[in-house]
Amino acid sequence: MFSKACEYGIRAVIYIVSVSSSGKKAGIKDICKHIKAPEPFTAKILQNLSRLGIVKSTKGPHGGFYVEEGAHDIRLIDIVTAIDGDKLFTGCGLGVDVCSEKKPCPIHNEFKSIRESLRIMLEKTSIQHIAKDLDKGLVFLKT
Amino acid sequence: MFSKACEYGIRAVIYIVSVSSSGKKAGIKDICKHIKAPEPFTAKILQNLSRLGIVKSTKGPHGGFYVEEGAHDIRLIDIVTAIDGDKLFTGCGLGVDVCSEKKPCPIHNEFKSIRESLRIMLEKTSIQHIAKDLDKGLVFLKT
DNA sequence: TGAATAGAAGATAAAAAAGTCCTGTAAGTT
DNA sequence: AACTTACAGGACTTTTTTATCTTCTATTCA
Repeated sequence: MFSKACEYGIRAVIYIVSVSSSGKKAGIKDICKHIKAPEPFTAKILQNLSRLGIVKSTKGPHGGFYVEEGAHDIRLIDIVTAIDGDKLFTGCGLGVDVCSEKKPCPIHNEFKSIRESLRIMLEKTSIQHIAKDLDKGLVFLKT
Repeated sequence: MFSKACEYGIRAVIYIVSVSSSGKKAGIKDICKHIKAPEPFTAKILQNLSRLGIVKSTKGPHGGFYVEEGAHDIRLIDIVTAIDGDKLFTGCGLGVDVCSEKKPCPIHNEFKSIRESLRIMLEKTSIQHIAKDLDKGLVFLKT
């Protein structure tokens, strides 16, 4: 469904938000240990998200990645579109290049409803909310 | 969502079923022209589907791919699982390796419902039915 | 100011997916 | 039987994705 990069990105941001809630920053090593992801690859992904302003970062001792207290909620869809783009919500399910309402591919309508519910789910899901569940031990990012 | 191989595979089988309904066979060249797909690559995919018995094939003049008249319906899910496997329905949305009901990943339940509707849709959709829509000009496989 | 820390950036490498090519083999045609 | 057609199968190439390595720059703290 999502690319590896996107999976790592989502997991990393969840962890960063969780750490940020106690006013701390998360270093790349620490992040990758907690989400079980390859370090240099995840660093690249976070550099990207940092450049886009989805997370913040500072260098130097006690530096790392963080989100500002009181910043507006990060939605799952923000991360997904930042990393994987919007082809999951806009592209044709069968890869037919002219697929549209007027010239639908054979599964156009069936797919549309599923993609729509996916999009709505990703728009509704807040990373801040997930991070709270993580802190409560209700959900898990690794073994 | 699906791999390119899967997209070509689905489109090819739809076309094959459509041609088969008039008792004819579809050659690989003819198929690829009608579904706008790369020929050798699509040939590989159909070899696979042929080996699995999802479509039939014969060599020689007037040979090609076909499905037998009166054969049971080919469901979309048969093709998808044959080519892409079942990771789309079983794997964790965030790639968390221990994701389960007891140790759910942060979007486990949200994802489950979407994957479930996807699975149901793919199970309900019959290629024979789609092929009829194609014949009627209701849906399209290329420009 | 200088040493240590930690992210940024660019080049590079490995693996997987997508796509091609060539030779073989089966089936129909004459 | 010889010839032609068209799928089968294996080797190979290209592209994309995933992952790593090295150097550079900014920040903190003594």
